[in-house]
Amino acid sequence: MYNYNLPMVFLRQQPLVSPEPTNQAPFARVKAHLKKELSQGRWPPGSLMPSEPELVAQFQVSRMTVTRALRELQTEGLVTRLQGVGTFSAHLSVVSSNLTIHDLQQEIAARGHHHHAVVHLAQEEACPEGIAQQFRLPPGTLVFHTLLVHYENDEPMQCEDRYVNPACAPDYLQNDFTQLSPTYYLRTVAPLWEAQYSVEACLPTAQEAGLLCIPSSAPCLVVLRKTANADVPITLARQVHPGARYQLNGHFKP
Amino acid sequence: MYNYNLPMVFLRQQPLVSPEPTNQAPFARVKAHLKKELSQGRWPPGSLMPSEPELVAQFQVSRMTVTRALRELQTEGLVTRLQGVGTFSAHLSVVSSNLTIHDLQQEIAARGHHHHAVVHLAQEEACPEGIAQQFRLPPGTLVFHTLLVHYENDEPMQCEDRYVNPACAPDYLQNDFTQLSPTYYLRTVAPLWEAQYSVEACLPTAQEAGLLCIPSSAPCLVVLRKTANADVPITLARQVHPGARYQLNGHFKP
DNA sequence: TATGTAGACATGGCTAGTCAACTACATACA
DNA sequence: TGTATGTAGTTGACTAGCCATGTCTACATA
Repeated sequence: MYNYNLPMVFLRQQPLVSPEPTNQAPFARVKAHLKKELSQGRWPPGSLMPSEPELVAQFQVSRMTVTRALRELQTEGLVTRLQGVGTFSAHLSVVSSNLTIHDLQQEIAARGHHHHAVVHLAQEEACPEGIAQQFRLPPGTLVFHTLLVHYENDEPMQCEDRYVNPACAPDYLQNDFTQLSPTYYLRTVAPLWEAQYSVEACLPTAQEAGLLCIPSSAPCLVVLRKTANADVPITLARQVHPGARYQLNGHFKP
Repeated sequence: MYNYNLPMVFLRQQPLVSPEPTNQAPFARVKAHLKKELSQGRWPPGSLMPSEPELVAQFQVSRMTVTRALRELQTEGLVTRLQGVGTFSAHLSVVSSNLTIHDLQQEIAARGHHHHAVVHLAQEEACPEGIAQQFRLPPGTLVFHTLLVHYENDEPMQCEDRYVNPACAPDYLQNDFTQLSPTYYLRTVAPLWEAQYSVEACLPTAQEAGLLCIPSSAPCLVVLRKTANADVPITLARQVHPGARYQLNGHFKP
């Protein structure tokens, strides 16, 4: 049989629904009430829910209060609102969940473990074809290239191969990556960005296997990440984790 | 060199920042303005931002309007607000991103491909120890157990091994899983739930390798998912995907 | 010097009412 | 019959003002 045990972080068996405090704010009361009824299956998906004036009468609060409760439910994806029509219980909506990817360094710190990194490469180099295309730069342009291995308590946990657009972070190579992670530094350069991810399982390259001290037949979790700020690509990273040591954990609550 | 090309879905090179419409709602104007300044690095992380009264004066709107803009920025994680103190630009802090896990069937449909499933097992059985613990049921209790393989255009894409708590979904085994995915059915039974995930790379079992038509040395992406509704565990699932054929894709925008 | 307090200032939340935009439906008209 | 038109109901957004609550500081007091 498989191991169906979820990682440690999942073991906290706290109640999944919070008990209703009696002295909540009115908007929270309305919201909690609707949420509860929704979870109990009243208003089947797509059906019409009470209108704002009805809720105003029912809860004896002002319309702004009801509006706030409904708007928050909307941003949480629980209801759909149509101007001129009404509020509808969300259509079982997107059968999708969010998985949170934490910064490795932060994750290690949260576990109370020690993190350090070894820099195997940190140089300026002519941009290979594939990278150039992603950066939308002419091939051969100079870009920054780093290759690090992150350790958790002296055990290699991630091999990070990263290209950085020098236009966005000219001082990139001046950092001491043994302490400060590239992700962290790049955030200070471009506080707001968008990222595109892809996660897959594959075998490590010979070099990666060597750096991570694993056989090259050991499956790895590979995260490919492309980050951009205001349409300007900042960085491309390939993060390889030994499958046996690393898991992505997530929690989803609609 | 590795393949840094992100999957097809990432290729749409649309502008990553939306142009500011001139006739936005006032609260949206305030919000957009603050967001822009935040992205340009004004107000370094953790520093004090303008107070509500200041923004009221600056934008000539009422306090409720400013409050809404700030509250939305707060829920987006861009600012931190402290009663009695002020509004602070968020502390770069949460270096984390959300990865969206879509329902496989939906994902296949979105690609315009054909989906079907083969049921290899659908029965009631005595609950093994590990599962009983997760369900918080006495070992030996009868639970539902299904084993399906999902196909995308006749290519096996996912091997899904699932246990279901019969108390939550007594009719579970009556479904025709060749068409309707278990995830989809379970949503109709329990509209609101919470899920805990873990994603890892590992080798398939001999049985899984056979079902997926891959060698048992081929790395797989394994998603372990535990779903609960109001503290009552509903289902435990182990979904195994051939690493070479399947990727999790995500997009993150702070 | 240490302590207590009042006031300034911040966010949290609410009310009552206004206007606008949109939809659906019944009604009147050609 | 088919097409306008009016109307009621709904959400979207805002204003002006109210009180509560939390934080910090300056100042008077012991």
